[in-house]
Amino acid sequence: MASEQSAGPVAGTRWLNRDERAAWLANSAIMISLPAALDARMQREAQLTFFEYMVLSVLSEQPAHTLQMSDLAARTAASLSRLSHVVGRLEKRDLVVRARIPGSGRRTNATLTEAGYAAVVAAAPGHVAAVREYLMDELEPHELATLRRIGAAVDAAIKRERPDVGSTASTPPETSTS
Amino acid sequence: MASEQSAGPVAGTRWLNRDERAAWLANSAIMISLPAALDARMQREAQLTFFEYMVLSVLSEQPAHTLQMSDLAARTAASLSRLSHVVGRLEKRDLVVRARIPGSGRRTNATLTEAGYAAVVAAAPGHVAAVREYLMDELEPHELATLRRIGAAVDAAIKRERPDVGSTASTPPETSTS
DNA sequence: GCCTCGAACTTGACGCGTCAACATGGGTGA
DNA sequence: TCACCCATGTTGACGCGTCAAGTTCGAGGC
Repeated sequence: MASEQSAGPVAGTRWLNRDERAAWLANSAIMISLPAALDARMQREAQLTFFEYMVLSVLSEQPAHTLQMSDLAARTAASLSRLSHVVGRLEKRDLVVRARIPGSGRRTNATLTEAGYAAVVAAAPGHVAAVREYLMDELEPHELATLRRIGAAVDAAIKRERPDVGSTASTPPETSTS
Repeated sequence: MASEQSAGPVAGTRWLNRDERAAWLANSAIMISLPAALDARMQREAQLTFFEYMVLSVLSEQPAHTLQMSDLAARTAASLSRLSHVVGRLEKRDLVVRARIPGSGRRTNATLTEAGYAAVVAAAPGHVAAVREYLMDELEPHELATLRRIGAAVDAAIKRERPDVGSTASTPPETSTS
């Protein structure tokens, strides 16, 4: 029908050039398929959402396996509301408990239970394997470095415009090799 | 408390090394924050989900603005079920119409309406601007190329294991500059 | 000419995330 | 010490995605 031969739906709009377009298309594999694949796998192997795993995992790295709700939200790049819902569910499954911190406002701590810790421990190897399989094993060292750069840049670009929501690529809680 | 100093929740598990860990963390910016940011922006500026925009956009690139449901599903990396729901909603908003293809099984075509085309046209510049702002403008040319490679690799790795769901990084429908 | 099978959807129930409202406890100034 | 205001969560309604069943149609045996 139309006489469009542009790369985008709208002739006349400054669209992306060939390289950008290819990169964008490839990027959507990372944006869309990767999370979906990870989620499906966690669900199958550990009855956990990817996000639930993140929550448990972050807690497991904390001293006393405990973190205040808002900090936990920041570390998992989630809204407080979402976190509250999720932690509520995890609490029903006895993987986490919440407790008000007395004498300091409305602050609340979330703490991993024994069962919760056991769940992370059980789920971790599968998670790591998936990350390796889908991503790490495919990458050359220099690609790894570039990915890191790109992620940081994206994070910065987004935060530049919406300086509210939780950090994602800042302050790696811990680091160490093997 | 615990004597863990490993980079992961489980001491003893073969976790990711420092570089991999940093890259993974950065990658989650792309996996999590980027789609969220794009979604929020499309919603604000065009009352469309990112996925709805993708659907309309793919249709707008087709001859006669028409595509069979299953093809559309493949091109948007979605399940047929999801697509059916979404197209149903878009149909209620008169942005798309569906029509059975007579004499060929249960095949159905989805076609953009005038209003649907107008909606893509209106939304496209904002979308492109967002993609540029959050991603493209941050990247050096060689990073762009690497991103493309990584995306393709991830896509391949995922499909290797789940050879069912729709393609994401294959057959760019159209390409051209300017 | 039937019977069955598979392809191509559609539908409904259910779970999760978001958004807007609400709840509650600490400050801070007057 | 009272009146606000802000920080920190929680809750409910609603929309979207997923999963498991249905629904139709065409084709292939026999």
